[in-house]
Amino acid sequence: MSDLLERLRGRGWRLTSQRRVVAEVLDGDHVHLTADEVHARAAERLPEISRATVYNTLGELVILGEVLEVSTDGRAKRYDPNAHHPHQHLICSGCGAIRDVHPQGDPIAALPDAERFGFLISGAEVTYRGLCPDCARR
Amino acid sequence: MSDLLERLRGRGWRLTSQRRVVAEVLDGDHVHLTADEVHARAAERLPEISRATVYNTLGELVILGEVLEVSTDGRAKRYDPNAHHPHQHLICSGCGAIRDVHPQGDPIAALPDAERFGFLISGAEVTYRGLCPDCARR
DNA sequence: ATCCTAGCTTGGACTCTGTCTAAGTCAACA
DNA sequence: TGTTGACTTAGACAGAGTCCAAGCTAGGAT
Repeated sequence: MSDLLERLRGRGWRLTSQRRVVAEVLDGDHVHLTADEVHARAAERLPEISRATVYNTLGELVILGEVLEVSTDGRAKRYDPNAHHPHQHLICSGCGAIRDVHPQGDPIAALPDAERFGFLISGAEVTYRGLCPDCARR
Repeated sequence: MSDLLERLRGRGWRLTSQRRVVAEVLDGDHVHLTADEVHARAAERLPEISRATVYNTLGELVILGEVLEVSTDGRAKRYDPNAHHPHQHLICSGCGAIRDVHPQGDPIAALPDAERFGFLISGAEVTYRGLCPDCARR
């Protein structure tokens, strides 16, 4: 994680305690937290941190390419710190659990030129949906 | 469209003027409207229709599998009446325009067993992102 | 043809995410 | 150590969607 903080400082980031805490929260496990969850965990270490700062910091991390934003559905966006290893997501329709997955092949290559309508394509996200073992059992 | 209304009636749907109007709006062109846009168009024909009813009806159509919900990103969900022809979406990062696209191959087949974590997989959505010709020019 | 009633609709209040703003604070350079 | 512009804060605000109690109505029952 100090890697991340170093990288950010190298890019002119002012290193405040708030930003450090947010970065540390995301560095934890390989989770997919919502902004509010990040705020809650950050507040355990820095009780006076504000929601606005968490949103600002997450937005900056996304722009810097250090964190990915995952829009699961109508709910809150989730933030994925695993930004340097390309992957897709598998989401449980029952409980909302998310796992990183690595399908074979490149989805962009699967889109014929005739289907691109002149767009300059920059990326493709694949979202697999299904029931996790726990939810399937019920 | 009367097809759709017939199918719905066959499933025990009570056919009200509100539901008919919402279904007709979606049947129009092959568009991807937001709930508010559906409401606006429905209100042209049935001025007293409420937002709540539009949301209810759209939700029911989604559950019945007659309409797809497209969660683009942080914005409002869009409703896609083209539910009976499998396809994916290409979204312009600039203006939000959406096109239906048909990539080759089956994304589900691209996910190895070892990457399924015991999930019962029910579907996969692919979202291509890029700039449409208009936005790329600017 | 009319009656009944479960199911549908309504408007408005409410919730949830996320953004904005003005005022105060502070990291980092000089 | 002082300065300054970038950062943070609380709270107001906004957009999308949900919920609820009260009233209405489609369509089967009579």
